Amino acid sequence: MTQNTKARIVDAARDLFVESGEAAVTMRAVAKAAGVSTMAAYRHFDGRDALVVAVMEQGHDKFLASMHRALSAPTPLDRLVATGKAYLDFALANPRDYDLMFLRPAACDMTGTPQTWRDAATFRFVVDRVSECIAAGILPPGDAELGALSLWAHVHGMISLFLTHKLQLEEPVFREVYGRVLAAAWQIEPAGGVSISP
Amino acid sequence: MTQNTKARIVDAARDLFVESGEAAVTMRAVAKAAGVSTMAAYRHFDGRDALVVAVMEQGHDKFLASMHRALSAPTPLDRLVATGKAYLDFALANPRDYDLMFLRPAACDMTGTPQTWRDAATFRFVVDRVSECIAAGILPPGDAELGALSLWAHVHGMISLFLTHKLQLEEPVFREVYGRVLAAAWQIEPAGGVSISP
DNA sequence: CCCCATTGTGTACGGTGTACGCATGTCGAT
DNA sequence: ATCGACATGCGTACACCGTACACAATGGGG
Repeated sequence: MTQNTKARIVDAARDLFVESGEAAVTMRAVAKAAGVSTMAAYRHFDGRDALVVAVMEQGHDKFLASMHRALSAPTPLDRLVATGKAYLDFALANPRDYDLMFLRPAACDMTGTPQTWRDAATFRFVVDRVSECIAAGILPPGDAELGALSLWAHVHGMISLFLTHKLQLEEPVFREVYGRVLAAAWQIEPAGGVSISP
Repeated sequence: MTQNTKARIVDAARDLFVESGEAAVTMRAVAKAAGVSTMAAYRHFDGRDALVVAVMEQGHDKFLASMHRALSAPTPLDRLVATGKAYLDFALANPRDYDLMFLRPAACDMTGTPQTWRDAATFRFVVDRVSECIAAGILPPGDAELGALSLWAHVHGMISLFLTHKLQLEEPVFREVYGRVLAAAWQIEPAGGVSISP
């Protein structure tokens, strides 16, 4: 049952990470939490960094799944707004994962991986939402990739400022600000039709 | 000459940080580079974290100085664009400092400090640029603080995606994308009047 | 049954942050 | 000039970290 042990190790790592931060993810602590010897972890992962990357990839999977729920909304605009809300909800519900996936520079070099931004499933998802809205005349015509990048940067910027405590806002206040900024940026009917609250 | 020793220590820390990354900033290495014993550093800083915070604060000073150069532009719009360019230039010229100042969540708790985002000199600076442009009719009327936050988030988002290698773009290409996104977002005459190139 | 690849382990080494106690100035009061 | 208080610097020691290495258990194919 090698898979089982490997999964237990990465789960233990994730638990430690989520509840105590990256510094708490030491090979010794993870191994002890997983109920194996310290060096057993090295049998499955190429060192601490590789273990952290495994946690990160698990986070990306959960993230993409969260985003996909936005597809159930009925109209292109609803889906775009739902995507923005899903992004926010994921980040606020899993701040440590978000940090690991999007804030760290060194966590993963991802050079050569198919994780190129433009090709990443998450980015394609946003491009599709934007294309949909352009096709429906909700967003002005233009390069959907550039538009998606702009959106993503905007959303990511706000969330990363909030998560790094630069904004010093309470979460409900931040949700409201986030909604107002996006409504204005997307030229969408403000408060009325677009709600970003949980 | 206590100040001298303290300054030598923080300078050594910054040098190590800039050229070799945060992991290279160890108390022993810093002390050796500064020509003092390891424990001498503890006489001046409350531990490694405090030393890193000192490096960060030094970075903020340089950052604000860079932004202020945008004031020499003649019109409100020029000053706003110059601010965006100064922000970009600083981040690209000092990626490690930018990382430390804006990407790390834990580097500094800054709870209770006057470093509240809304009060920070850097944020006030952007609010002033936006207010100027609203007053001049270049930007539509609205809450200047919210507009400044939106702008900052947008700019910060793009830069942080680039610096964390999520975009996989070469720097010149990124500069061009950055310029196009901002021109579109600010509803500013595109390519022609607004150049973001170095 | 035996062989051997896979999986798990115990030990050990160098590096890290930093607590503790001591040595060395420096400087004002006597 | 002497003394004491204080600021500054230093050496040692400890617990913890990542991880290289050699070894033990295990379990399935010849």
